[in-house]
Amino acid sequence: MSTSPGNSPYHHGNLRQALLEAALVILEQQGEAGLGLRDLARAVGVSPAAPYRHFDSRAALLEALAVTGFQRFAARMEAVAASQPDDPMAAMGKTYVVFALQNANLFRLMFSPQLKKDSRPGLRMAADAAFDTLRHLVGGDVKKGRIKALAAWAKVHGLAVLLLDGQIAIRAGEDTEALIEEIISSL
Amino acid sequence: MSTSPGNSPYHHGNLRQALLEAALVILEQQGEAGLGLRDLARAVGVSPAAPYRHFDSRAALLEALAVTGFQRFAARMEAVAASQPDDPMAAMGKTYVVFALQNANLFRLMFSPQLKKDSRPGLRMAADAAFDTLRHLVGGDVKKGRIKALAAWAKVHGLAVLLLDGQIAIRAGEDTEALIEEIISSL
DNA sequence: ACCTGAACACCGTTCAAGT
DNA sequence: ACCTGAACACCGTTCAAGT
Repeated sequence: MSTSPGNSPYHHGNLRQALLEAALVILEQQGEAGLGLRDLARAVGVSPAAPYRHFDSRAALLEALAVTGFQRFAARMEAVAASQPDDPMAAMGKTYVVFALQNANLFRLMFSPQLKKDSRPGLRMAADAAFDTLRHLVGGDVKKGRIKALAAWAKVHGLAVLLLDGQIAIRAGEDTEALIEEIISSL
Repeated sequence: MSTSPGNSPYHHGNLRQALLEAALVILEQQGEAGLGLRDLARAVGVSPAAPYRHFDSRAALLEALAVTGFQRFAARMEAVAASQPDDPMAAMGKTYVVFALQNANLFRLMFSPQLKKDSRPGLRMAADAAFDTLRHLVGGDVKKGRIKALAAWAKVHGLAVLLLDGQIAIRAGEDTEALIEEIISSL
């Protein structure tokens, strides 16, 4: 198509970025188990060994994807907080759950047991940063606020996870978003 | 040790059971990723192909482990319910979270995205059965009860998951169980 | 500096053969 | 009926070699 320097699609310059983008697509379509390094390399049109110039291992690639996920998540949460909704907790909670449902496999990867945050400071930092907006929201009242904040966070996170797992049954003709709002605003 | 028929440890009769028991140990020690079929076979003293007489695939083995997990979980929940505690919701919630922390990798496996319950009716049934006690608890009031029940479930489940992920920071010298109780009983 | 080609160790799985 | 031994396809990863 084009051979002008600086915008030849792959093989030059931005393979790392190309890998990440292709990986995100494969991840959402096939899930983490379907994201092989060789398949990814093939999808990008590069040799099986090429990704190793940009990622130390498959785990490092997954970590980079999870970090991206936390960044996108953080951007959404900040946007909602900045929009000054009537009920900030409810609005952010809904955004939280909707993000999980819209980016199912990415969200799962962000909390995958395979990516132990204890041994991956980069992931931990990204996760902490992503939850900062949430923490600041209820963190105002420092006294009893912590317990309430943690309880609200747990409720929202648990709702997201149980919905992803298909564990909370949606009844025929039921509006999922309405159910989410009801559960979040309950108590 | 003994060659009397009916109780020779392996190679006869109960290889399936032996595999499951060894797998549970490896799972809790090494995590799901560290649970290879070949390693498992070696641990039990059997050839790499032997497990296939009892499990169709590695996924089927993991599913069987997860089912066991749900059964153990259900047993705990039923025991608490049967003990008629002052505050059933609080007692069961605490049991829920403590089970998750005490059986970390098994609990993670029970909700692993790798074991999609949509395509595994056995797993779905085991999971549904495990949550039955919980459902019956708040299912008494059918009107607005569902939303409240789901909210309580989500809070407890989210707390378990976030604690497992190390996302909820335990402060120095803080009592984890006390924190769990506080969060569960908050509103 | 970045990528290729070929190799290595390893894994899940299959299958003919043993007992 | 249950297990072994050997093989197959495949994967993550490494490394010398190319450009």
